[in-house]
Amino acid sequence: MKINKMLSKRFEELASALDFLGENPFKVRAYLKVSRILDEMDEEVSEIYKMEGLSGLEKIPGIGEGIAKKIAEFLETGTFQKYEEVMSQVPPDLLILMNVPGIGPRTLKQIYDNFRVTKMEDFVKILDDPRLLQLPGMGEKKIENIKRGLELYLSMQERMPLGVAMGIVEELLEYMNKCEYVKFISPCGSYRRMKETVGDIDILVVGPNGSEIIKYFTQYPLVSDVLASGDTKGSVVIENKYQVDLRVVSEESWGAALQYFTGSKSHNVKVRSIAKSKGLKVSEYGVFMGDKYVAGREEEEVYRALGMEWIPPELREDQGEVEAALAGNLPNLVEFKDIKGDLHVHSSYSDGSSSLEELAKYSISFGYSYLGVCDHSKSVKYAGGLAIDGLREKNREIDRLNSELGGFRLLKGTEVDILADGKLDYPDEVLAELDFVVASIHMWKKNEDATERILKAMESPFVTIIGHPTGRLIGQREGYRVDIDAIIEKAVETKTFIEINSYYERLDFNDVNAKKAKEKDVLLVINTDAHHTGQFSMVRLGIGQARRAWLMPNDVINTRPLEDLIELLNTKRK
DNA sequence: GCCGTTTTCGGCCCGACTGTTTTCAGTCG
Repeated sequence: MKINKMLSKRFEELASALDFLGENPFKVRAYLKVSRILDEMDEEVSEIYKMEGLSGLEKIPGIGEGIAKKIAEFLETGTFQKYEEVMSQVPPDLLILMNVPGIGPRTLKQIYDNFRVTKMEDFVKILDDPRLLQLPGMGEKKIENIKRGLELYLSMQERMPLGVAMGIVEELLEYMNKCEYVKFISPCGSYRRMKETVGDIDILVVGPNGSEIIKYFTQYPLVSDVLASGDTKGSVVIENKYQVDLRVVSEESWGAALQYFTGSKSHNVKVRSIAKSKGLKVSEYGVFMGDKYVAGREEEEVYRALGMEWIPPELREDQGEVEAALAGNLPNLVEFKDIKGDLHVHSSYSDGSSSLEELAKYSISFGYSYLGVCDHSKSVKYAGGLAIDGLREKNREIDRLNSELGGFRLLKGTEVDILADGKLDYPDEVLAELDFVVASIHMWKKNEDATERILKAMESPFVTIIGHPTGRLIGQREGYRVDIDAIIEKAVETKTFIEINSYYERLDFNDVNAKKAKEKDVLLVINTDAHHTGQFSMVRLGIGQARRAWLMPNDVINTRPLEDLIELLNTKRK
């Protein structure tokens, strides 16, 4: 694990433990903030410390003298005193219990002080102990709540991939739109920001009859548990796994609430501090000067009231977007209408289920002017990889279809495997017959560092695009090890493009890596890796990651019209 | 513990929901 992540974890644990021990909540929050900063930082603190020492660390906003010293101590000795000292006072199982919904630091402390439980199983037993009811503030319902929270905690451990959330949201919105009281509705939260995983789903509604809307919401057929149901807020669990929160606000608060519930938390903190410096107050009800309502009907209005441009949700991570909005310097992010075609889909020639003709016709109806068909190469047996004859047969069908398709163009491609020694799975003369080549890795040894393999492949003049460069599957496997900076550097040197794979389990390159690539002027391509036409719409997930990476249309090659694209695809071969 | 156009002390986002209370504490987002 990277040092930043290790430190981030330590500070998070420290915060939980201090919270449990009743330390000043602001101190707890300071540690939590640092934990988050470390988790999201690109640069390694060890490098900063090596180059600039303590003062370098203190330059990072959120890190002051105290925490800088703790980080330095950790870098020198592998741990820090404060952490050891505090952790020794809190049983590890109790820290886990703090993450259970319905159990907070106070409740846990009270139970611990009275019953001295230190183990998870003892805690579960105590929940059935009648003596628990004697404690102040403890009632039957509260205990039921904790039990339910424990169950939920066990079934909702993981965040869902964005693509899974998208399916849930779309179906739920369809249901909610049938409610006669719903006037406007929008998802917010990390879903709206297109974060690659979503913890729970937040939905915002405007409508005249809050309690009826919430009631309708809790009656959604897929609801397995109702956690809260009031006049303005409802909270349910869907299919025993996914938490969905819905809030109802008035029309004049719609924009402010959308802004507020979209987050991120750090973005909102920044926005609110700007508001404060201007003598304004921002809440989910609007922007206020004293008690006077200044703005809030539309999101644009909220940002404008604070002297900012409207900030696209994907940028709201406190990564410089507030400063850019204040200066009027926000990027014009790439959007779906810019995308002219997909350069990585599979057909029924390998493991896809749509024919070339179906793919072409669907592409046209999807608004595309070209489509790159990339079936697997011969070594990928489990995915029906094409032998050379099969590939040539497919090429002939593409030629035939192209003569019938008018202005639309099918491009001959392949997803050629990068073999264990970095060689490609087809010889050069076969690759030369194609319009372009996506090269990717599907087979690797456990713990293998695949950097050299990929770098070697990139040196081939025929490798146009590196496909799903890290091999990770969200929530399932980490992928092979790879030095991202080296890949980016090689992409610059060899003029190779890098894929943002939109497949819902992949999202690979992710937002952070794509941003790094952009900073080195590497061009990217947003592909879906679709295996049938129903998966074309996943492109929205990839566009979301691209937007989170601050990419503009010019940073992405498949925003180019066909002729320009073909010229780009040929740059390396020349 | 951090931070500063309210600058070395005294704030730190703030409101809804729930359950237990009889005016509020705890938890959550």
